[in-house]
Amino acid sequence: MPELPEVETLRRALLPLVENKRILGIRFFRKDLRFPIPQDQIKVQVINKKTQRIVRRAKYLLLQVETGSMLWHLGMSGRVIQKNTMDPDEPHTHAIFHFEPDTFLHYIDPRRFGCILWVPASEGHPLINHLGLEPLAPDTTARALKQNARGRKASIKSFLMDSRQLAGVGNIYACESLFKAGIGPKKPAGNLRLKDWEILLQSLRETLEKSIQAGGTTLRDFFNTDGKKGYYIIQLNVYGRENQPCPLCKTPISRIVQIGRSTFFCKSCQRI
DNA sequence: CTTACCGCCTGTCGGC
DNA sequence: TGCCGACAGGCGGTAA
Repeated sequence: MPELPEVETLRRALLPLVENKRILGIRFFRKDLRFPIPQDQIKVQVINKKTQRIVRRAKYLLLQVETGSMLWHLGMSGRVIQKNTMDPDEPHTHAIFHFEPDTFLHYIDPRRFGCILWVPASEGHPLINHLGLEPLAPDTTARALKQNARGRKASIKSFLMDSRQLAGVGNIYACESLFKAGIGPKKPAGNLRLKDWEILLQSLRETLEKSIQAGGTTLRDFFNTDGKKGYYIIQLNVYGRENQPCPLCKTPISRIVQIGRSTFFCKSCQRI
C-alpha cells in the first residue's frame, strides 16, 4: 500500500533510469484501471520522447515530457518494478514501459485502484489541480493550515486525510502523526491552536521523512526485487495495534472508525 | 460551501 | 483442512 514515502522512494529510484531517457516503447494489457487508460494519446505523446523530469505530487508521479506528463498512481496495491523483459511475467501486470537503453518498468496493480493518465502541460489535470498543500514543501506552514481549517467542524483526522487540504497523507501517517503530536483524532480541525498545528506539522514531517530515509536505505531491495520490501519499515506506534500497549504509557491502543476508515490512537497520550 | 458515504477491486484472514 | 464472508483502503463522485 504505497503511501507518500513509498512513492517518493520510488521516484528517487526511478530518477537515474528515466530522466533524460527516451521512451522506446509501451505495452498496455488493459483498457482501464481506476479510469480508462488513454493508450493512444499516451503513445503518441510519449514514445520516442525524452522524459525530462520525474516529479511527485501527493502520491502521484508525473513523468514529464515536452508536451505534458504521463501520470501514474499506484492506488492501494500498485508497484513499479524494473525487470529485463518487455513481456509480463507475473499476474496483474497492466503496462510495461521501455526506456533507453534497456530499462523495462512493469506497472503491476492487483486491485486496480491506480491509474495511468495523460496530463497536457497546458491544462494540467483535475486530479492534481485540486490538491492541497504538500506536507513536506517548505512553504507549507502551521499558520496556513490553521487558516485553512478555520471554522471546520470535521475531525482533525479527516482534515489530514482530505487531499484538498493536505496532499498525500494516508491513513497510516494520519494516525501516526496524531499520536506523535499527542492530538486526539476526533478533535474538530478548526479548534486546533497555532501551537497545535506547529507540533502536528512537525510530527507529520518527521514521520514521513523517517520513512523516506528508511526507504532510501533499502532502496535496492525495494526496487529491484520485491516491491513490498519498501513498505512498513518504519516503526508503527499505533496503526494496526488495537488493544496492544501504547509504546509510551502501556494503555491499550483504541480503534474507532472515522469517515469509514480505522483510526488507531492512545486515549491517554492523545489528549489535546 | 462543508461533510459523509459509496463503490471500485483482489488478497488476506478469521470463523465455522 | 477447506470454504466463505468480512475487511482493508485511496480517492473521485455524489448526495445531503
